[in-house]
Amino acid sequence: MENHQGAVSSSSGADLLSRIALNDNKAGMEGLDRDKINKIIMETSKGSRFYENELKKEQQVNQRIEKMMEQKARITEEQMKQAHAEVDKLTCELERSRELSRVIVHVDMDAFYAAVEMRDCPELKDKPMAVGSMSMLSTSNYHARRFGVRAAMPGFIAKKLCPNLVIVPTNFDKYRAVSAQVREVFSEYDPHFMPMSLDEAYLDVTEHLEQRKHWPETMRTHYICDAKTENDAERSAAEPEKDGLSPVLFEDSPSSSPSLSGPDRKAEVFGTSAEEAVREMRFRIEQKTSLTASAGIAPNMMLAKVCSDKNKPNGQYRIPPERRVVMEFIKDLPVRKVSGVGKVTEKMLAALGIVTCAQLGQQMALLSLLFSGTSWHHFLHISMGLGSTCIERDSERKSMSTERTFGEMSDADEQYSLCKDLCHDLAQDLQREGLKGKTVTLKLKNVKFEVKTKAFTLQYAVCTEEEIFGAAKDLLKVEIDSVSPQPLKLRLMGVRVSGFISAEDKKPLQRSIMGFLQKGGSDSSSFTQCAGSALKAEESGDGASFLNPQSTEIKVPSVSEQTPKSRGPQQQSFFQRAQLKRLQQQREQMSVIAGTDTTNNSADAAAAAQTDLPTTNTQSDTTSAKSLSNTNSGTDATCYINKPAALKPSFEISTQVLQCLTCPVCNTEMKDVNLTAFNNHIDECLKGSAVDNEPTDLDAAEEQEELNSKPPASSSESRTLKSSSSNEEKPSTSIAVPLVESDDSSDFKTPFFSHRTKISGKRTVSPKKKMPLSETSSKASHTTRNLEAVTEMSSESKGSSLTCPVCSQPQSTDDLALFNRHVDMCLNQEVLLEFRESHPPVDHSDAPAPKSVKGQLEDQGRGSKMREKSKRQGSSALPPSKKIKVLSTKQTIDQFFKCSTRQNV
DNA sequence: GGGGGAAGGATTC
DNA sequence: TCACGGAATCCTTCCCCC
Repeated sequence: MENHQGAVSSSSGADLLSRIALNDNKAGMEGLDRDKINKIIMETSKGSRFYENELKKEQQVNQRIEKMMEQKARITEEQMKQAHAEVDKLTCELERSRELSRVIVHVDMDAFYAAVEMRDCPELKDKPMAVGSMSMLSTSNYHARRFGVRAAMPGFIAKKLCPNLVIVPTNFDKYRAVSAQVREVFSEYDPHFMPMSLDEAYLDVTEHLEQRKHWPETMRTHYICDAKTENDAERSAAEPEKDGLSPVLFEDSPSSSPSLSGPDRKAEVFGTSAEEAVREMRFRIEQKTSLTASAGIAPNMMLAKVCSDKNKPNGQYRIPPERRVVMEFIKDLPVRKVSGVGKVTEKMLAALGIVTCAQLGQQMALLSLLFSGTSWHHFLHISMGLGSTCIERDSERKSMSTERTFGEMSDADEQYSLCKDLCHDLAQDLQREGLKGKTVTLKLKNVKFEVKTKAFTLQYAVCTEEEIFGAAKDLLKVEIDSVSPQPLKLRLMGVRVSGFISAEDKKPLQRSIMGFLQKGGSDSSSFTQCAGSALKAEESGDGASFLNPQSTEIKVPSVSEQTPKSRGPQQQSFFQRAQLKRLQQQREQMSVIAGTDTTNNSADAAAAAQTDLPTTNTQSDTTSAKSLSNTNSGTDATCYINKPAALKPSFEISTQVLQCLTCPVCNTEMKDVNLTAFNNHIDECLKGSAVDNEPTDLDAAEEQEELNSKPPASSSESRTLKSSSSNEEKPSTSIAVPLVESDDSSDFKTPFFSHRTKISGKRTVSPKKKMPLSETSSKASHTTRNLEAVTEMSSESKGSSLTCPVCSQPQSTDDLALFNRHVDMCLNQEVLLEFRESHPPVDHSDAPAPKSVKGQLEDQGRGSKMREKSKRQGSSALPPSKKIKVLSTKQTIDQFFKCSTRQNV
């Protein structure tokens, strides 16, 4: 689509109002009487709230510029010298890696919406027309542009500029249909083309051109008319003079080139060059849709985009893959022409005397001192004519939102009702794409056009209306309360969900509690396999209480619910890969027993792993919420045993195997134990009754020694324990229970709602559930002894470069697997110590009720300035002593990561 | 000083 | 006559916390 904002000519004489004045940086708008047009725009806008707000924003930009100039004045020669050196160095590096081998094409349909409407309604052809409404236009035809009417202009202003303007309402279904036709053509030149909107796309035609070289002429011959769209008969009748060519817009269409005249004008032969291929593409688009497109051909996306605008409408431009030509092209190019440089950046650069890309390059040292690294690196790329040469395919969506503008709305009930409607719409959209996100953002625009956004990050991903509304309504309430007793006067409300789990589970995350408790997770992946928090109380109805106050059940996120689309092996989440790996291992294990060959079964395993995953719908969420799953390789499960029914088939196999397991609490190894017994043992240990199994220092030493003597691979074997057992197994009472602090437990509706808990974001500690002092100290000393045992062993080390980030003791080994295992053990001890201190044997029915967003916000003293208060949420969620403990555990992991990086784990 | 969440801004179509 | 959108992404700034 077209660029809505743009440069305001300095000759407009309206510097202060550059935000409002006409942006004529657009095809078809050259040579207009800007002063006259701007006068009309100003007269129409002046005094409105919109105008006042724009004025305010303008002043803010001016202040930014002032600050920047002050900063510039303080720059010393020495700083400039250093900056020059840095810029030169980076310039050399970038120059060395300059890529000129790709042929990137940017195709942009000309005045797309307007062109479609004119095509379908030929009487509009000779009239100034625009698509949109009285409040906003999406685009305009070239007749209208002569009056200064353009996209992103309110219809009522456009009418002032051009009283005869015909405004046609948008019809997105139609545009989508046409867009699909255009994309069919694109796909023949690059099957992986990257659509940017309905009317534009990037293509990498490098491969196509290679193949094209060998194509016979017949494959490069295309015919006019007959193969056109079904509607052409009607359209041709309406426009006989065009003889089937583009009926509405432009004279110099690709199909009206001289080669088409004469007796052979029904056929067109295209050459093998990039220009010819793109001309052919445009020709075919026109034949198929009766619409014209413009295109840019260049070695990278940034240049291709600029080029497509060069000969608009209905033209194309190519920058050949030569550095000299690129630099020549860039030299006089206004920075504002480059995608990503908007009106604010343009103005700031202009204040520094920078208008063209060449000037940008000349001032790079200065820019590096005045702008952020990201910004000036971007500037440097622009000034060198560099851009992306790799068209990113299938990039994942990061957020989804819906918003609505309306007349002034002051009634709170109405506002809540609207909020609910928005949540409903958004939930439908999310569910349609199988997305769930953890952050809910409420966007509000008041009648003064001031925009506010309020966000809340939940502990788990949501997608239902009730869940989203549960958060959004509380955010709304905070805003309503903040202006009370005055009404909150709104003109826009929007709701957004972001932080989709699919994106998150790719990141290395900290371990969950269960991760800590699993003995043996000592390979490097054990520290990176934990993903997304899992705890969730079941949702309530209608958002009245955000989360079910009674529920303390735990939700384990499924893999498929996190991934909007199916993934190839490389795109699988850790969960999927781990599960697949385990499945394969188990199959191999079983095949050894059964004497079968499983070596060719990886595809089956993959399919099984995929199909066995829980599904994306809410139903399955409930299922998984009701079972305490351990199927995520201990990554997130908060109970050691049990699994959702959906996963049963994959893991049936492992339930038959008795295993050699080690208690994560007392470190006792239990041979040939079934999992029920093992779980019971752990429960006893946690309750402190399994004193018989309490390891002595000697035990710990033996354990350590054993570890040292074991090959690293063995560690993974012991971890298969978590994928076994059956549904009848009683969920263990203790570890699975989220620990929640509450000063007023009656007020809590969910325990999993704090901002800054650090262990998988779900662990806070209840000060009200403390052990009797004696017991606490006893348990503490127990744990301390264990820790000491580990530490003692560690401290014997000499000459190792590894130091445990938990106990700070140097380790005797350089084997990273063993080192990891030691850290795991230390972490286990630490978590257990904390757990025992804070958590006596738990009665589930007694668990503090979850708390609503509002409750938390209010509790944390949010009244006037929510932002400030929201930032204290983490600190208010825990008493200092507890919080430090939890955070320190996270810190050790962070330290470990740093350490791991250094050690190339 | 760095990580990370929240809020706001810039930019695009 | 009144009257300036919707969706998405990325970046910056602020601030808390370690």
